Amino acid sequence: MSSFPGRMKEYPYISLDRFDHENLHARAYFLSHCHKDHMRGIKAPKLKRRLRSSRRVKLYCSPVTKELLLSSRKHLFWEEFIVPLELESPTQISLVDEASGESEEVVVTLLPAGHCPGSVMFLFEGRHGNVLYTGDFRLALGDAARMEHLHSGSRVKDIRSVYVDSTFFDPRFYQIPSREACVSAILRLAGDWMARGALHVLWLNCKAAYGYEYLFARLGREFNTRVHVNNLQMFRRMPEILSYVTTERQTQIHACRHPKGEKYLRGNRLPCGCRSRDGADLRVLSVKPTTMWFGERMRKTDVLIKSGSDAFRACFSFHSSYCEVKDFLSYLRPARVFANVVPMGCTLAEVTRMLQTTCRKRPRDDPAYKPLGLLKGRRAAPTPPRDGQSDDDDDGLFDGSPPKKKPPQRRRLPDERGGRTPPPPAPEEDSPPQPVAGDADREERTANFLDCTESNDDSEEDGRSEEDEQSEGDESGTKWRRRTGSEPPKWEDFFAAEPLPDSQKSLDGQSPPGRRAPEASGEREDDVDDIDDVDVDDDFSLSLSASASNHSSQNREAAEADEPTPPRLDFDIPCTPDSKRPSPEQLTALYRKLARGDDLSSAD
DNA sequence: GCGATCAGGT
DNA sequence: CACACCTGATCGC
Repeated sequence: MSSFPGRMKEYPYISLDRFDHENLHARAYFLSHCHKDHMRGIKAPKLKRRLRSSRRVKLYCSPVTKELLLSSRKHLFWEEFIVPLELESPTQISLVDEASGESEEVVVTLLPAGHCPGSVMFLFEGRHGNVLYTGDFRLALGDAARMEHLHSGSRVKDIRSVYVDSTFFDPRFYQIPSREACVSAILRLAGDWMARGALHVLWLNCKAAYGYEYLFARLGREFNTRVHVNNLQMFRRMPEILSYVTTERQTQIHACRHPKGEKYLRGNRLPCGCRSRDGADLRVLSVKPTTMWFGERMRKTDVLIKSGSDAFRACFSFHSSYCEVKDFLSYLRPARVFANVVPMGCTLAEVTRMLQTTCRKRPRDDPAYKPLGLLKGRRAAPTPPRDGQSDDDDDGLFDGSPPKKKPPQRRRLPDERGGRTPPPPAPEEDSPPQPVAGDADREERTANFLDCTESNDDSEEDGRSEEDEQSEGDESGTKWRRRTGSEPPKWEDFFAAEPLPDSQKSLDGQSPPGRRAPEASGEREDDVDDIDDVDVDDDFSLSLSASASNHSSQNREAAEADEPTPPRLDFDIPCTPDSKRPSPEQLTALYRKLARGDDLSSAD
């Protein structure tokens, strides 16, 4: 659960995912996704009052998040204040203090977060540097390298702070099977079961929250059916989701839940009480999406665990694993990282300490510090220099070796901005508020975590793994490039915002487009119908266009599951105004020094 | 009566 | 295991 207080140190006039307390005075609001723990205060009377008395405050979010937010009548009052922003389109926003008229510009870019429909990360670029707020995210290894807007030219942008989803940033949650592995296992299980006959139905025991929709969609497409859910109200503005769900109980796949206080679901019953036409008993296979994680050494990655005669737990995670978070941060190498979440059984100090590991080293004792650019494979002296692209300092967490001193980090230039977006240059040093955890005692007391128990080796009797290990089908080595669609639609369909008809962004800096043309989601509701917050029982008769469904067998293109190193951009020599490209000889000399672990400060 | 907070359950 | 959420109890306005 997010405990992010709502504001970032660099841009305190902005509030993100929080709408209470100090955040009541924000000059602009940002909502990363529609989960309640990121919406605190969003409908409080105090906030409504604030909005009414303001002419400028807006809420920025993705187009999908807008639709989901407005799906609840309680949030309809937001409509006139919402400014949906396309993903991956830098947009300049003016943060205006309405009393004084004082204003500050910031450029924001929404990046896909893979957490639930509409979920995004926010990259802010402005006077106080580049900062990234991730909201909640589930990104695969190497995803950061694929995000164009985290780069400037061929290099990673200089990021001052990352406010990161640290839900699973704890070595206990070392690895979580890839999303694709999990979904395809569920698809197979479902297929095997339902193939036994029409009386064999599947019940997905999902929590009440956005995030399972892509599962529904995959199942719907694969089996040309719809998933039974309790009500459609939460999807009413999302036609492409609506087309995979139904309130009609006569379907083989259910994700319904027990209405109220009824608990008589026992045995093999569906929560909706659905029975077969002739009254014969249904055979219900229950599948409970559950986060399952695996320790460092566990190569076994069963994504399905039998938990009863007709019951399975299926691996399913909304959040990135330790490895995925670490990969993400290690790639970006921000100056500082802040935890948005304190993982279970862990203190804020502990997470922060571990997060610090992924930061680039602050040249505290080296005032003459000169950024050198991206160096690959840089190791500390005691460690033999490794080449290849595993340039991650794996801080001795898992290799059984004694904790090493932190090796000098990759260094980078403070990004010269070559892009089209012109955020003003960041001031060099603005004494960071409190980059937690001093480091005098840099004993990585991570040893505590070395012997953490693995999660799932308790797999039961018939632990036949549906899928053996497999992992994301990421062609490693891909350049960061957005994939453009020609493949069958999948995850991205729901998790990236769909293109809006009006794609113009508010670049004028003074007044964001307060009112928008009809959204892409079709179903423009002009005045809200009578759908109440409770049960809607209409059967939306939507055509189930099951056109694409043939990508089921392309399940795995195995990439090594335990190969945590993402594709890296190549070694790059900085092109600072005051430096020139080193000659090959100079480079060779530099490499020699690096290999010996020599001090580089004397280098020239 | 409403909101905020916490405990307990799924 | 957790997640995200709901319900109900309690306290304060």
